[in-house]
Amino acid sequence: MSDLQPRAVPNKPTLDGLEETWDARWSQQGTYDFDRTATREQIYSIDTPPPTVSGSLHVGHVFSYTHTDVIARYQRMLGKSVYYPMGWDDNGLPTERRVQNYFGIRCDPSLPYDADFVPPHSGEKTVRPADQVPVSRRNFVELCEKLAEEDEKKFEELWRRLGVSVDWSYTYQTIDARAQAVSQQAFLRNLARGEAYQAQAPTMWDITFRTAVAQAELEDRERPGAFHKLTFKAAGDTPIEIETTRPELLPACVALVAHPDDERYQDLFGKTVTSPVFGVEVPVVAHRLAEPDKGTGIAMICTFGDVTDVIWWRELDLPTRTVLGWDGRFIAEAPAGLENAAAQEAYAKLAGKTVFSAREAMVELLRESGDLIGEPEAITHAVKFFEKGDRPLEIVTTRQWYIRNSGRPEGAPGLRETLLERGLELDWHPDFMKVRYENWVEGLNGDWLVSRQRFFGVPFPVWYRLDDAGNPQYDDPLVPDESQLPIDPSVDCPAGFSEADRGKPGGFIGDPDVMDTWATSSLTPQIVSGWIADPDLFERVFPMDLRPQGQDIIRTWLFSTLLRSQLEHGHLPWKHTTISGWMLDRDRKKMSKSKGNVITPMGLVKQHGSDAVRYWAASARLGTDAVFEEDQMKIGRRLAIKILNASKFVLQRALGDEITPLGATEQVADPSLVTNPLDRTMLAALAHVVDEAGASFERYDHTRALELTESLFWAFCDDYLELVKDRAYGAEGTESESARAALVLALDVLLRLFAPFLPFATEEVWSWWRVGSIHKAPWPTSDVLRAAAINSNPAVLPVAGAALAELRRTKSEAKVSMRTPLIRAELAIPAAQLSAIEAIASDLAAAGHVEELQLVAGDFDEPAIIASELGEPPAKRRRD
RNA sequence: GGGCGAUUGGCGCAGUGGUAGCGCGCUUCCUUGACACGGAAGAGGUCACUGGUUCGAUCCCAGUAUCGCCCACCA
Repeated sequence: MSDLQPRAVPNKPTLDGLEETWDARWSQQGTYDFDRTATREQIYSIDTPPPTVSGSLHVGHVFSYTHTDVIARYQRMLGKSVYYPMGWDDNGLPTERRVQNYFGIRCDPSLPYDADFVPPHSGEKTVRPADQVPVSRRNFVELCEKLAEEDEKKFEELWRRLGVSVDWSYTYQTIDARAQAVSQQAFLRNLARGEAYQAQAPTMWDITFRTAVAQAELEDRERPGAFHKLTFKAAGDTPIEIETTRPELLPACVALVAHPDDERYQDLFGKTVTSPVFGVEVPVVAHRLAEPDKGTGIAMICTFGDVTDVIWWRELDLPTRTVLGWDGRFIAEAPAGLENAAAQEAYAKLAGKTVFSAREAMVELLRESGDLIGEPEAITHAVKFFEKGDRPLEIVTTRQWYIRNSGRPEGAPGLRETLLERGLELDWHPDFMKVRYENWVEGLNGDWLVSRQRFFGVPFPVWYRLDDAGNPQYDDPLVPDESQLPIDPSVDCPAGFSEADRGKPGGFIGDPDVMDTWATSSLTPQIVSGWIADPDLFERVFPMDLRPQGQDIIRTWLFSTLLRSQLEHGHLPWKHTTISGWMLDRDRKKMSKSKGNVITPMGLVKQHGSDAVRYWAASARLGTDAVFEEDQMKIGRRLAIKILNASKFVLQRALGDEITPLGATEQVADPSLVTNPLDRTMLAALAHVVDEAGASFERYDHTRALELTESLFWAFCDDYLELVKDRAYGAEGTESESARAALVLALDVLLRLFAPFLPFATEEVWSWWRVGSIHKAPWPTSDVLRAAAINSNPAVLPVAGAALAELRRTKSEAKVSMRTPLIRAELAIPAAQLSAIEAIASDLAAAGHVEELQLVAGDFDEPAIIASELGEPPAKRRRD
């Protein structure tokens, strides 16, 4: 249909089907296309969170993406060219794990690529590791990409249906070539500046995934454990009792430790004691972190049982006795120091065992030797887990890549202070969320471990020379030229070498590791902004305006993005950040897949309609947890339907049955026609809402804007429309002209105020009488309304509404229809408002079907009915 | 152990230094030229507790309790 053809308001407006209709039309008309010729000041750019595509679609997604979309739509109506791209996080462990189950495969990097490989099956099911078919890294990555692509389609379908106004020609994946190139480039620059470095060090290690994990990915879980009391022997066979929850680490014991001030152990400091079963001599040392009131006050230091062990080991310069391998099992060889026969024999009983069975075996050994005192005492204690893992982390010494993050301040002087300052510069919505960032930065105790021993991820773009004995020269990595990126060091060769040199003495090897998923995600602003690849775009959109994200990833995504931007550019990556709260179910539990309380968003959207679901999401304030409420969606739906019906009334009355569409900025009515005091009052109230809603949006308080608009809209429908109906139906005449002008002026503004929240219903109504999309129409200003509302008395509308309610109450209490005439009614009106109400008495009488209305001054704050006389109820009429 | 947030009618939430608001639900009623995917009227709260500041506190301050979350070197 051409834009300028005459149109009619539908007889029976409906919300059904609006999503498909308008998504298609917006897409076809490029309504949300980003205009990249706009200058930086005319652009609003959003660093959209890339959803994890291997994760399930979740109501929480709908919730937070709606918040951002509401902001995007507001900014677009302000005239900004909104840069609203969409990314997909398909990088890393979640995808890998899902692919293993989905296709029944696992990655074995030693295998060659098989171009004709067909996975054993496709579909959701859990496959035991033993039944997974091993495939090459390249096959594995190809299947990861294939599955991610399917998942992305489902997300896009939901976002479109929900009316998320992204420009779909700007998308990225966290594993695509661009993201890889940016990740590698940023890493190489970190390396060149000394911000990235390698170290061989004890590392938190997940034995299931066989990879290192970072501080930010740790979480504590309460687990059952047991205190085992055992005895070491001091000189003269004096028993020294210690308590431990990890008896199996006894062969890894390198010292005992007590607090330097602990009276009980003063004599032992500097001396040695002998371990039970293994008979190994270890020193007794003093350290402030040993707590006198824990256990017996003296503890075993093992390499490594927990993070404190690492601190002691490092600060006290103790030797290393490694017992745990990368697979979480005890290694075959007893560690150095256990050379005596008894130790060898005992260790042999642990070798090859998992931590769990080694613990049982160790307890048995201690029982036999008589060094276990009493029975183990069951306790519950916090144990560190990888947030995505389900077995406790171990600490294993490995070579890893790190990026300085101020966790070791001596390696990056001033960085921590700078990061804290940046945190203060950022505009947080809500503000109190910034405290979480500050706590995190202040609590950092190690640099960022970015390497992962996995397959599906961005490889480290470095190679190592092999010396004549075939040993890698880690200290002097070979790097590619930036123009070659992205590279895969397991496929590509460094300059001056050929594939034949790979793995040969005198040749080279590629770094086998991939980057932590956050090492890529921390660069989303650079990835979407075209850093390096598209300097023109970068200039226009970076630093970006907004980073919306969840509160749970402040320490990871927000922090790491801010860090990378600081290291690379020396300033913030964005001006604002909006933090969404949790999605809770009715029992106040966080909704999550594992709890089985997840509701599929597409089902909701189809059942209630997108505007309804958006309304529910938009009524929750940023940073505040929201309870999942389907009732709230019903209210949203009712509001959207109300908008259709009220608009139908206004347009038919004001513009007639055949409408010549008006331009988006065209004057919809002559403000000077508005002469009636009630009409002026209503427009004045609306003008106030326009100002307040705009101010609320500027504060990123979209909820307030919605509340104000909604509340006025209901008063508009319930009271104002009823009061002016008679005049709106009237023939020619200034009173009728005034009503019609006011109605259409109000509708024009109300629709635009609702447009960010209810894009479908408002666009539908807009299409009945306007040219173009409401979503490209200007955000309303109050000046036209104020011009029309001159000399208005703000009290008129509420008092008139209250007076109308009194008339209705008379009928309601008499249990008669509202159409029943009142032959006579006498209303007491607050004296101050009397003259104002007298001026609109005819509207009041008409709306209340009062034949003889008398208004008198009363002493109450509210209008009150003094006397009334009901007429005969009207004859019932059949609906057709 | 440290920190952040919350505590308002049955439920979900606003709000303000001066007689408590909204929606749902509930009760009663009404098919009226926008709307039964509707409408009207009504009942329902000593604003967690204890102190303090103030002429006056639901609001400001201090403390307590409960809930949620984050952080912490948890033998």
